[in-house]
Amino acid sequence: MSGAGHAQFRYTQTPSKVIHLRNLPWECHEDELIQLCSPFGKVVNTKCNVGANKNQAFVEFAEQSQAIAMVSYYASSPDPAHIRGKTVYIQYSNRQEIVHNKSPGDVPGNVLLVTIEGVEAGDVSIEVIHLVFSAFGFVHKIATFEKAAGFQALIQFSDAETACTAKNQLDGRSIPRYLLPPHVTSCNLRISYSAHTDLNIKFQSHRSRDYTNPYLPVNSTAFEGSLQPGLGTDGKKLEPESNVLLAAIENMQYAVTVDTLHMVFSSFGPVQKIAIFEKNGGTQALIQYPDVTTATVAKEALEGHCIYDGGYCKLHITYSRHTDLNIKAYSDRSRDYTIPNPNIASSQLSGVPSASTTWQTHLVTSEYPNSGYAAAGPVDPSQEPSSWPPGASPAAGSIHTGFQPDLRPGVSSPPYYGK
DNA sequence: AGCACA
Repeated sequence: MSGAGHAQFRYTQTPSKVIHLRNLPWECHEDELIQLCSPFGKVVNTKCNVGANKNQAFVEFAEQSQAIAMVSYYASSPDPAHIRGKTVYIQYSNRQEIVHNKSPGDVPGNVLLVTIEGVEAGDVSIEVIHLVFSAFGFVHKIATFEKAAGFQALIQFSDAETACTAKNQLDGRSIPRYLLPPHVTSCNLRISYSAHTDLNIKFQSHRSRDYTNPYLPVNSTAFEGSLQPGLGTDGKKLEPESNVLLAAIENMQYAVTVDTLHMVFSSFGPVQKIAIFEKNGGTQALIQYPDVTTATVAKEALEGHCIYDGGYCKLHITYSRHTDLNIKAYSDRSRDYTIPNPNIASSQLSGVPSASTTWQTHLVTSEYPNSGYAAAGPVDPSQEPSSWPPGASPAAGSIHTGFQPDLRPGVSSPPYYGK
């Protein structure tokens, strides 16, 4: 009998909680498979459109007994299973579970591929990208490029966990509007994993950065005029780059202390020294970084932005001619963070009024609803200071935190100094 | 009508 042969075949099949279905109708949908199989048990996974003709599929049950029930039922049933009128043949799969082919972009890694939708390459600076992604951990390297998909960036983190956190928080969201040029209303981030593990950045430029190596040569020709005022070809006065920034604070409706400036400028790297002084009836400050690269990053990110929302305490930043500030005494107008001083540290802890330090997190929270984004920077102080040049500020734990809690005047303070 | 990797 021919039936005996079939029976023989069936009995030699190793049972599996996965069943193989064939002779399915064209582009059979998962719903149709579930409808067919769920009377026998709980379907936990499917894989459709399998095989050369895309007319096969796999269904995985929660329990092998459920698969056995289904195979047994149709083995002895006078009317076969059918979908859309086609007879469906069912047997155990020769595998014990369904494994989905992950597309490369779904395989986690420490490097993210970010597509910034709806912008020109010039609309989003690498500094802004750095600022946004630094909220989740130390960003090692960034490379940007333009592809058919649009403006893209590769962001390298220390590990896949950090990258995953950033991806989960930022995928599908938009960069805060105040970090974008006025004509850009929104720019959604599409984030997948890159197959890269270590980007090969050859020089610091307007399209690539290596934050682990501040001494990497700067490719001046790779900078465009708008990003490098010192190298502009428009005849503007040359302004040599420096590791010390001169910040003029305009419309200073609220007090700006060294603590305020330290918090704001520490987002880009360790701040070594700060000095505040009056000049020409306005307030200015000198902020010293260990290297020019960090200063450049800070300058590009902060220029023209306001410490407080509403246009208050607007920063106008240029390079100072100084390279090493001579800070004589600790005060509310000057600070040398390269000199460890426990007394100062404790007086900071108790002496900083809640309204003294700020960044614009209230804007961030409106752009990233429910994300916990502003507070999301899981800073691991043990992780990164070694990457920065020696002599980093004692407050190095606050570096590369990106956005920090907003302590606008009158807004109560999260325990930023509390550790 | 007969087992998923690229």
